Amino acid sequence: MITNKEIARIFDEIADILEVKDEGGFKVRAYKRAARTIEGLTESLSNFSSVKELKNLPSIGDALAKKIYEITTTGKLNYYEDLKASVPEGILELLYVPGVGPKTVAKLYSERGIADIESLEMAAKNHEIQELSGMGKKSEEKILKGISQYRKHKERVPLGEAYFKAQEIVKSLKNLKAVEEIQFAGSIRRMKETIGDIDILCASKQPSEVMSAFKALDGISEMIASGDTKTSLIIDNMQVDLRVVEPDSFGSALQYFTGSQFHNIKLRDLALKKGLKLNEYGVFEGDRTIAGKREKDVYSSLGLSFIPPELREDQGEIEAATEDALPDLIEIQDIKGDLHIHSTWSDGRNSIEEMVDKARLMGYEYIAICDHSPAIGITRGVDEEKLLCEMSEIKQINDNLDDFRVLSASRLI
DNA sequence: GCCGTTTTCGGCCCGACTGTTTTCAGTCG
Ligand SMILES: Nc1nc2c(ncn2[C@H]2C[C@H](O)[C@@H](COP(=O)(O)OP(=O)(O)OP(=O)(O)O)O2)c(=O)[nH]1
Ligand SMILES: [Mg+2]
Ligand SMILES: [Mg+2]
Repeated sequence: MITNKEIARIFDEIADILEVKDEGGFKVRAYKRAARTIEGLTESLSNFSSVKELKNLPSIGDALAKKIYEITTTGKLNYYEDLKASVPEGILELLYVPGVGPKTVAKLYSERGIADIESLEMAAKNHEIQELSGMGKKSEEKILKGISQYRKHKERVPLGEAYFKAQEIVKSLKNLKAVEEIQFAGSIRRMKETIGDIDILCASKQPSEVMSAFKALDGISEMIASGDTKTSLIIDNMQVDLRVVEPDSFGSALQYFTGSQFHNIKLRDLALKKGLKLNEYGVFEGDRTIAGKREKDVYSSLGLSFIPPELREDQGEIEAATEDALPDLIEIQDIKGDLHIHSTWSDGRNSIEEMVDKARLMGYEYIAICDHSPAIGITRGVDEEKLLCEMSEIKQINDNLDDFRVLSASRLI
């Protein structure tokens, strides 16, 4: 059965082909937006039983609903097959070379017949690229650099990995005098399962100081771009983007840099419809700044309740925020108990009482003590006799507590 | 191709950085 990921990929490819053929316009964005929606779904598109049902999804209209239905029922999409056949195999791979976009790909193919990475590399090495209009020596070098980076290119990394790397970088810049505020943004702040790069935002009145420190970090293998307010580096094979703004714009810049891309587009469009302008520097009514320092003011100035980063995917959250109808997200403090705890009765490091103390400190209301039984050959397992003793200890603990409950259990497997 | 507190047709986010260019196009965030 075809997965959502595969369908999203088909839509992404359609968008790429249309863009290279310059036939896209806003259709390209529509396909990409739909691809992001599909990636974010928790239910398989194969479970949707009608075009009508599919059309209820945000960014999926009549045309795309029919295409999805064709894919899930027949296993393929004729429009996509035809489109794919209309361009040379492998040409889309060129788009994955950083710095090479649809216009360049079209030019390379129409003027040099280049349709794969190897030919592109050859042409660049033979200095054939600089002969093309609008291309020079540096474009050639940039392409070669891009190809080598593409070949090293890492897949998206799990959140857990990127999160700690981002924290490390934030920590190493935080103590600079020039840094007023610094925090990670992008997909890490939105807590996506996988992360493409590390995005870090900084507020400073001396941006060049921050940039210099950033560019002097350990482990940098490449500098992709570097200007007054934005620098992109490769650190440990991962791209790290640093954006620096004035403290007065920190909130709006955080909103911008947190994304997602389509959340930003919809938010900026909403601002326009309200006669305002939104960018990373603030919310503006004519020449007047009406928000910027604090992120929450960006949302409130647009008549929206605050949208938690985890929801900023253009999946209907902006519409919900208009009516103050956002869902309550589960927070750490909503976790009220833990139903699998070991203690020193078997292989745990802490006594039951110690575990209770810590659990209460964490705001829990109950825990279950599930020490091993000897059933699967655990040598320090709690057998029937010991279990009775353990249970009486637990009963005693419970007798002394009125706002907390310890449950007795035995782990058999 | 999507979508509607201006609209069912006509709009569709906005700015930084680079390279090649005498004023801007392309790519990316
Ligand atoms: N307004 C606007 N903001 C954008 C656009 N593209 C990216 N951004 C903002 C929102 C993104 O979350 C943020 C960082 O861009 P990234 O390319 O790193 O994307 P993101 O971190 O969301 O996902 P990733 O895991 O890195 O692929 O920049 C855009 O086209 N328009
Ligand atoms: Mg990112
Ligand atoms: Mg980024």
